[in-house]
Amino acid sequence: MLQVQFIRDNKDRVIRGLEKRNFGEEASEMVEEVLRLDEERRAVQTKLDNTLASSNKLSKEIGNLFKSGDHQKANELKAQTSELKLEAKTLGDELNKASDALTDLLYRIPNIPHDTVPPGTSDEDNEEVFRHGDIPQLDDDALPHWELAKKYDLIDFDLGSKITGAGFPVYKGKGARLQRALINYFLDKNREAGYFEYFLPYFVNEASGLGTGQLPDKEGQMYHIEKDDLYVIPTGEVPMINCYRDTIVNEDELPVKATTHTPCFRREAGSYGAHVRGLNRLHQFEKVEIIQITKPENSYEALDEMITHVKGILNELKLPYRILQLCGGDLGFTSAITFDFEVFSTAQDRWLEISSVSNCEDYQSNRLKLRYRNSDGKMTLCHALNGSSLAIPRVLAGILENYQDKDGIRIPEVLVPYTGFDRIS
RNA sequence: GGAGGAAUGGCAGAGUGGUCGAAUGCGGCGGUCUUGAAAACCGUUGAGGGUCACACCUCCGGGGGUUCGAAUCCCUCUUCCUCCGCCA
Repeated sequence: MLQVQFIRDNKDRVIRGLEKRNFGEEASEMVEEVLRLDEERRAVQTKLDNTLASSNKLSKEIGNLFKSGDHQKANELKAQTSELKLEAKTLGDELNKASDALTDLLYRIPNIPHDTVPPGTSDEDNEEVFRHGDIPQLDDDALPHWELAKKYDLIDFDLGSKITGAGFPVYKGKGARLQRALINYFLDKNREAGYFEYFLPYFVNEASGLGTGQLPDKEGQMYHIEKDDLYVIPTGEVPMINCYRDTIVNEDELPVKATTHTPCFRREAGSYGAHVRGLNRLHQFEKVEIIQITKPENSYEALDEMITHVKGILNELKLPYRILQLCGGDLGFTSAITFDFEVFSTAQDRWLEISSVSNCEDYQSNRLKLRYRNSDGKMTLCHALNGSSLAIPRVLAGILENYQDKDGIRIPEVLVPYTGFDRIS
């Protein structure tokens, strides 16, 4: 969430930011309400503090009186404290009410978009900023990946439906091995680039969901295990960044660079139609994630580094891709700036999102209480960045479709050491 | 699942009703000494709220309670350790 102090100091900027996210009239209403609640909270806090101060002072006197044996005087003072206690109770309730209301509101205010974020209301308004790779000329009878998966018995969607439900595919034989190869290849690339590898829990508690911003905003998108009150992770980012919740990192540990492979579980309520066919949209899919935690002044450099890193992997895989900068309307809740990578799915004749690299600046860190002490000795919120490197199923789909020929599918050269085969036929 | 024990500052570890935001040691930072470093010695060193700055307030795993007053007593939850059972 945004820092109240920041909103106080940058009221207009916050309102403009929310307007870029198409909040309209609500933008200034929300900001005004934050300022009002904050003022209320501080006023009540001051009153409460004064009451407690009086009460503390009295208690100390009473203690001294008992010690000196003046019980009568002590009992007189005791009588006075009950009134203060009552007052403190009332003020305490008031304070909780005000600060809860403030927190609830702050949770509903998304991050402020970076100045370069283009205006817009939907993914149609995202701006292409980079494109690389040739789109292969395929035969007329080229197949979409779900047909290829069936033809070569790589992925069985029906079997997944039988044992679990739609959106839970079963990978088989060379399909399973190709997926495993991609995971290992991505992890190795990340590790070589300095990312520290984690293997993490797939369930997180409520505090973690709040920390990274899935809660309360996207509650309906996560699977929730009610009996144990645990959430099934929608991305490895959630457990990985939450390793750093309530942490003060040493300045010389920054930047933190970390990577992990996890399955991701998403309810995807409301999805339908051709866009969810095959591997395009799943309830369970594998992803390799990278994060960085940096000093504020270095986070945009880190963002560039992450983008360059993902580009490097796609170049090696020789897949045609483009990079989009997300517009205000399509930007994630916690993100200040996001670049989506899309691979061209030749047989479907459409672009598939395979990575999303974001700088959350200090929005997440504020919820997480992720700080470091800067060189002036001042406690400062870190900046947090995350990106996919990469989402497996759509890369897999891209490989199947782009690398198909008349009687099989070639395996990209860099993957052959990982798959142990160079062709599916 | 059953029986016990424990949770305190970056770490270790004292503290069983007031003078405790908390001894002591280590670590960190600053200084003295030294050509420099080490050692030794001196000083300093938790977080949040609040304030122009102070004052002041909150925090000893989380929540609730008793009391004029709680790190300390009670209830509850969580986590960790030991033993038993079960188990990949």
